[in-house]
Amino acid sequence: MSIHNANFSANKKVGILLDQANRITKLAFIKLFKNLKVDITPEQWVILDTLYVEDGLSQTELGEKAFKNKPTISRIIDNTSDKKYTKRKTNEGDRRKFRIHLTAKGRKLVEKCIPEVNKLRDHSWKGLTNNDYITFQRITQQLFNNFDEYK
Amino acid sequence: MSIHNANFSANKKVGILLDQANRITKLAFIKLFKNLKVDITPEQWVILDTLYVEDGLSQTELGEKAFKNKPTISRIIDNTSDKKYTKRKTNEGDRRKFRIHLTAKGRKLVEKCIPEVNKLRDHSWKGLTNNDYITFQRITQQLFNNFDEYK
DNA sequence: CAAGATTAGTTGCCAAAGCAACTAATATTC
DNA sequence: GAATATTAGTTGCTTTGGCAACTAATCTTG
Repeated sequence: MSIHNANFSANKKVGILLDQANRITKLAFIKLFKNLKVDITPEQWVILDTLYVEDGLSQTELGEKAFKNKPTISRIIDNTSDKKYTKRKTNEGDRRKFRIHLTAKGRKLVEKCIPEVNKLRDHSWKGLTNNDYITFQRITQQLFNNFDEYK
Repeated sequence: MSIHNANFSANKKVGILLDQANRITKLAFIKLFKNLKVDITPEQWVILDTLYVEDGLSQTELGEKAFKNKPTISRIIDNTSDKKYTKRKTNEGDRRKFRIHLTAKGRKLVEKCIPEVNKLRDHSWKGLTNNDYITFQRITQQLFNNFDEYK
């Protein structure tokens, strides 16, 4: 097998491609929110959008949906709650848990952002096809499976 | 066009897929270095590997190759230099610049890691094809182009 | 029911990476 | 050649997200 063969492992710098694509994507969202004069980060957006779809989740449930660990969720909820977009409500029955709720202010913010986020998502896929997206989903899912098994 | 059609922008959550795949990939590398008893992060690995291929780059050049901004490079070089894997050498002629060099210790570390990193890269692509990789490269490159134009 | 295990969430410490403001050195330009 | 602009790198402040250690509440089990 030649060094120029695509099977040569050094050619598959998956992590680097992922990291760089992730960073430029995140930058685009940072700029979008800045232009919209909305004081949230892309990570906070994911959480607010998740709550918009399903309100009252616990922090653990939010973490599972967004694939974020407990300390990270805890701090994101701290930040969005400081800004009055979310509110921790004590959970009846199991007092270890909180129910995290979008406030009216938070719901308004999500509704303001959704069309612009969708535009940016459309823009991100320019020059690519629906088939490419299906492949992309399959690849990222397979990476998940491969690395999960590696633990 | 139906809401269930794949053209519907809400279906293309590129950023979320990227972010999650990136995070699990980074975790796998963190664990790899831990198992190898090597005290570096994935980001530090990228820089050390870049220097292994081409030694004596400036911080700005390193930033361009690794798509990292100046403060980030500055701090990564701080950290790898504290650990004696790299060394800043003053540049003749233009005294604003440094030339960043791998030390013997740094070179040894890279050589220890390369085969294991290659194994992990191979593993990451299990269940995927060379063709998938070409598609993956094309998609990440297109995301770069799309977001670059969006600035 | 008491002891021990598990679960939910928090806190501390660290590295990476965003932005902005800064210093010092070098280039440009009038 | 002096004033101005640009370039290389640093520092401060912030958020995210690793890990580990912690509290408090709830479950399990002898």
